[in-house]
Amino acid sequence: MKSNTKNLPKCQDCLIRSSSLFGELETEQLDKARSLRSAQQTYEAGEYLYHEGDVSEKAFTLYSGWVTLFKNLKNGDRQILRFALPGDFLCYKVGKHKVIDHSAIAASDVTLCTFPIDRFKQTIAELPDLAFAISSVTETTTQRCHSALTSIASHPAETKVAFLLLSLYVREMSLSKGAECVPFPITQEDVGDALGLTSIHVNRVFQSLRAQGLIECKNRCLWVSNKKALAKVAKISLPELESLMVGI
Amino acid sequence: MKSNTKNLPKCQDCLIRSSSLFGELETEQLDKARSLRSAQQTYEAGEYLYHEGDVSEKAFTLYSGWVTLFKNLKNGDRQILRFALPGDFLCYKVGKHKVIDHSAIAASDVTLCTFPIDRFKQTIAELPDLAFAISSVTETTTQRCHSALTSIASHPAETKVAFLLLSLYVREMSLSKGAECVPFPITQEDVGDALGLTSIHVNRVFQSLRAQGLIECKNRCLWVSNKKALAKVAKISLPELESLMVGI
DNA sequence: CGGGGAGTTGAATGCAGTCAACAAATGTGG
DNA sequence: CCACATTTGTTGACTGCATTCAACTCCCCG
Repeated sequence: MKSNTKNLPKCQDCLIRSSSLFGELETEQLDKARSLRSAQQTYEAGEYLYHEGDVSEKAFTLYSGWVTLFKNLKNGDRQILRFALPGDFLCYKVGKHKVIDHSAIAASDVTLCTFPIDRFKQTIAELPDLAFAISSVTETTTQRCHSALTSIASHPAETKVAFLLLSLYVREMSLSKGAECVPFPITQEDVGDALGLTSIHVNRVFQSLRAQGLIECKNRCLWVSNKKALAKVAKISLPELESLMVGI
Repeated sequence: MKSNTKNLPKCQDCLIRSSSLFGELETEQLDKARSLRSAQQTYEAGEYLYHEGDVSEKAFTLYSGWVTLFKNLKNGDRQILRFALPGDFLCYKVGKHKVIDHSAIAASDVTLCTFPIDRFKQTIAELPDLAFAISSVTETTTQRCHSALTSIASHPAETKVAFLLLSLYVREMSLSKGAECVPFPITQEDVGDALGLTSIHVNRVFQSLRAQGLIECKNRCLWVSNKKALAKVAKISLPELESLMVGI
């Protein structure tokens, strides 16, 4: 991990601000909020950002790259809770019990903006809108968690895989508009760990989706030529999907 | 639904306050916070509190009874997201997109304290601690969602059912200490809808758990004589389980 | 007493897991 | 730049858990 505390890039010019916590604030409020940030950090793929059981002292806005959030299970498996994408707000915890319930690993090389959590206390007193911005971002995360839960509980593996791929594709696409494919730095085993499937079965589903011409996935990139067709397999309507992307 | 706006019981004396949103506040702060509440409402079992797609205008603290939160699926099934128990804070949503992503039905007769959401804006400006109280409660909910996700994704049905029953039992027990059984107003089909299993298979698992002497379930009540043994089947340690109960 | 919801049982089907081996891609050091 | 090691992806055969369908019982409530 490398940390940079000097000459931090300005939030005003930030390319991903509209999809991040500070995207919820008016530009004139950024002056008060930007002092929250203490550093910009980079992690290499595979590095831990934090561990399950840690006491949270810093929150992060993911600036670039993907982060995998997961819990370790008794039997040695791990359950991936979600993949964080640029704009995501991680590890904010202010309750009395600030022990983090999951771990986070950089799925690719990542850059983060870092916020010491204790600074939020005072800033929120001066800038109540920040509290609502945090609530808003949290609500989106919860909504995604609900979708994940719903998708995982529903039975056919093809549906689950299609839903996950489509969600990630749409979110990435909204960040890098115009590109014909999106970065996809995770493995089939990761997909399995996220959906409660074996990597072997994920592989078979990938092949089936590929055979149907719905996805192409190589060189750590994902192509989806026909979103509507994939949405049909994922058993979700496109408007419904978009509503998951709003807010952040 | 019946609504009572006069002579509301005092928050100071509330029996479930310690496990609710206001349990996060100091008693001297309750004076400022109590004006948030507009009414106490009762719903009969089966009544909707709100529907997926509604715009949220009121938040609720569940005072007594259980509420089922769920999403309707394309194929007519429904996915239960969680069962809300007394003390739970429901339907708070302040983001720009205030459309609720799930529906809520009273699982039993319930009593709720009702809070018009627009009142929060001003109160938080005067009482920043309220913002942290809300965050704290939200964090607990998210943590439970993570546990649910993890439990549902892990494979054997017996584990999932045991985990759900144990969680509900422990939470209810912490509310009604001393009792030898807890209210259990939901059906086996509800359990199935929560875990992504058929009611038939849930039934078989119930029988197996009963045969092992781990649970007893009749007259809308649940007995768990040996928490530790059930926790073993649920593949969770008791300390781990308790940590899910903290905060609210 | 009759009806409907909830729970129970059995048999047959099928989706996804397991095990084992191999192929392809990626990364590392000599 | 090649040789080797490791990770990731692919294939096949076999097993088993959970679903499906259908019938039946129990119990509560009007």
